[in-house]
Amino acid sequence: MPYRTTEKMAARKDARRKSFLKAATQLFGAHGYHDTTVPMIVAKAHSSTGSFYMYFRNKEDVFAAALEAMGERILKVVQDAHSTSSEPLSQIRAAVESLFLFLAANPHEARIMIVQSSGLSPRLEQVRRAILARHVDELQKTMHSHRHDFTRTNHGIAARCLVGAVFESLYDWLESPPSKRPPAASVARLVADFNVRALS
Amino acid sequence: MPYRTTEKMAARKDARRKSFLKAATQLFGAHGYHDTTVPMIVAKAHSSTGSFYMYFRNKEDVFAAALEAMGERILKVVQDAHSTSSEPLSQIRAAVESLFLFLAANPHEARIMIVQSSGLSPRLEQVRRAILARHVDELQKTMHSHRHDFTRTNHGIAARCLVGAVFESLYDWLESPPSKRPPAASVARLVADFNVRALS
Amino acid sequence: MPYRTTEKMAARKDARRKSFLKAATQLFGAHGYHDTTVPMIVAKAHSSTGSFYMYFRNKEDVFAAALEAMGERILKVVQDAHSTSSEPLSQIRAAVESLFLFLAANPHEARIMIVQSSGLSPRLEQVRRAILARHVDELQKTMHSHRHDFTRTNHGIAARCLVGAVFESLYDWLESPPSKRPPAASVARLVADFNVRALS
Amino acid sequence: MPYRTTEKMAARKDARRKSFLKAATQLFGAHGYHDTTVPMIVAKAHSSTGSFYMYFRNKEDVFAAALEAMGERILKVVQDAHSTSSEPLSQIRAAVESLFLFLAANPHEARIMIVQSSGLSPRLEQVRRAILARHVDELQKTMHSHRHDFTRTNHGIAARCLVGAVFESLYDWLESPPSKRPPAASVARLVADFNVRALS
DNA sequence: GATGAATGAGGGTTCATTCAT
DNA sequence: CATGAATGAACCCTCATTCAT
Repeated sequence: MPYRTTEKMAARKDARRKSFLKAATQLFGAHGYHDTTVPMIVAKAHSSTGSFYMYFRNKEDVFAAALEAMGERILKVVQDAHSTSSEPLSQIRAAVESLFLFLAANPHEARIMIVQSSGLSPRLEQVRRAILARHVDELQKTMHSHRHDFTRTNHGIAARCLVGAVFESLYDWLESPPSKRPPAASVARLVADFNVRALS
Repeated sequence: MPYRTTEKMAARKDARRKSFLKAATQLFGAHGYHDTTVPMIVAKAHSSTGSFYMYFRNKEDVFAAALEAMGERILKVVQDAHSTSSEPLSQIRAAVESLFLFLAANPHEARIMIVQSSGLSPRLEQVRRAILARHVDELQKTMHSHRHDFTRTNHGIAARCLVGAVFESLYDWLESPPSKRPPAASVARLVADFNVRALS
Repeated sequence: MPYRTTEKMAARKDARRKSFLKAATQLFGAHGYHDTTVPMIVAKAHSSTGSFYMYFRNKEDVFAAALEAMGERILKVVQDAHSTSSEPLSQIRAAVESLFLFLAANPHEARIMIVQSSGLSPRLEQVRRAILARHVDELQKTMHSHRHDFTRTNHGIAARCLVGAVFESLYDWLESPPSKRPPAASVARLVADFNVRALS
Repeated sequence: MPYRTTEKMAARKDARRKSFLKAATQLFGAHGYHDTTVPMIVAKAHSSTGSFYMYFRNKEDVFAAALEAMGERILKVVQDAHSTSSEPLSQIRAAVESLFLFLAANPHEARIMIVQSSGLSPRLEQVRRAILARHVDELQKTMHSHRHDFTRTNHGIAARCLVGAVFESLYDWLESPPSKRPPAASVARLVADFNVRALS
């Protein structure tokens, strides 16, 4: 009699896991990897240490999961923006602007992706690389299928530069006191300008 | 037997401090801030914990000092490159290429600057900001004094994008296995191309 | 639909309990008390934590049960051997040899009895004592009823020495790499020799 | 100027280490390996956790050190007793009696040696084996050099039986309530009788 | 000035046990 | 009856920093 209610339980489990992820994302985003402790995450998720370790193998594991979740989200954002146009440069412009705006609107997630994900363990480095690689691939594909529109440059390196440009300008924007910085939308446009120019 | 504070002693002090800084730079570059311990630095510098705390207020302090030292060095590298030409775009191209090549040749320092310096304490964040700000200022000055040569864009943001592009592509290059990556010089040129194009 | 407590169910219960005991014996024998976890036992018995606690009050309880079960078995082995002869020294020789051989053939059980059962909780210590006491009693009875055949020694202490001699030599044999140790049968004989000599 | 007073400091260090060892021995002897915690040892030694880990790599390490120290002591006791006679059987009798009496007088150490040292980590098992091996070797040497005095038996196994007999009878004696047990000296003699008889 | 032994708060993690389903 | 998710106390251990020598 292997008990019933598997649906309900599965839903609960999923909810619990998500609640840990959410708490972890906020804390990692706000304090960084090393200054966020498992007890802090547990407290914010209104759960217990033991429970935490049922859902994640260890602290590194939550971070990786948060990073991956966020990777999925920004990939989707970028792809959606991409498909609003059929003209390659417009596609890239839209993608860059959306990425910037999305991250500006979700600063915790942004900080995890941009500031916290480097220099940690090899495994986390690997997760970061995988996320970036997907963006770089997308870009390369776009550039390659319209290759006459683009400078004859190494597309891989160009893509990497673009990502760096977006992240660094976003980082600067996030660090600036909200009262003194221009609206995200206008910065996003300028950043898109920069990159589109570099590619054409 | 009251000593006089001889020059010799002052020189010794300075040498000791430098030896700490060198050890710290290598270790921070190789293992990151959190995985480098004060005992590790002390051992590599052939000194003692007590001595360490005579030269630096705490661990954060060495990191800041190492970061600043490195900031000075790359600023000098960039300025030297800058002055080899009088034509603004050539200046910027030279600066970007030199920066890339210098950091590629000094991976420990590069890693400190690029990967390790974000997401730590506010104070370190501040040091990083200060270093970048000087580069951004230089760039802005160049662009401003030849403003008819440049796109009518926000020079601050362009400069930030440029820095991000250099760092991210360098990061990628540093992470790639040495056997599989193109020579630093050719990547440096492509990165310079990207940024020069973006600015013109 | 009120169930009746059928025989089938009772049999099931018993089977389940035995399956826990078997799993526990193997694991305790292989890893020791502290390095065996309840989840491990539960997994090996293809059951669940909750079920486990229906059959045993706690972890110590399974260990005690396993120890007792094993105590019964070796007592039987020893008694059977004992009854193959009517001559006291032969009885004891047979008992020692059988005990050695039985434990050598069941190393998990042997390890539980010999290595794991001391130094744990008072209760487990008590169970071990009870098992040994029965062997000691048997021996004492044999010696007493043929008291003219034995040295005028304290039979209790002699019995204890005998048990210690068997266990320690067995322990040594179990720890030796199987490829380098003599066959169990020949060691068993030597051990029996030693003890028989000591008693005559 | 690599500071003076190295002697005084070294003495202090040694004293501190010994104090940890003493505390650990008592606690391990009284509660066993697993139920003794590092905080307990630290408290009993009037020191601090950090200090503890300056002298021992980990908990297993203190246990091994305590075991080894005790191994040295009992070896010395046995050797001293051994040398009080030149006749092999008397030597062995003296050795067994002294060993029993020494351990009976130092119950904490005895318990570590007898009850606690098995079934723990491979490393500790190894230490225990090494200690026993030295005793077994001594015995074997004695028996071998007077081989005509001894039964034609495997001396290695006989030695192991002897050790087992001593330990198990001692264990039983230690467990018995002090008010109900015979004096150590008389038990020691009976145990010696048993073993000497077994060897002659 | 220089040393390194000493400190102890606080980290990540495990696991016996319970109880809602 | 059976299940396994949830709990949280308690473990071992690290390391930045201090201070007697």
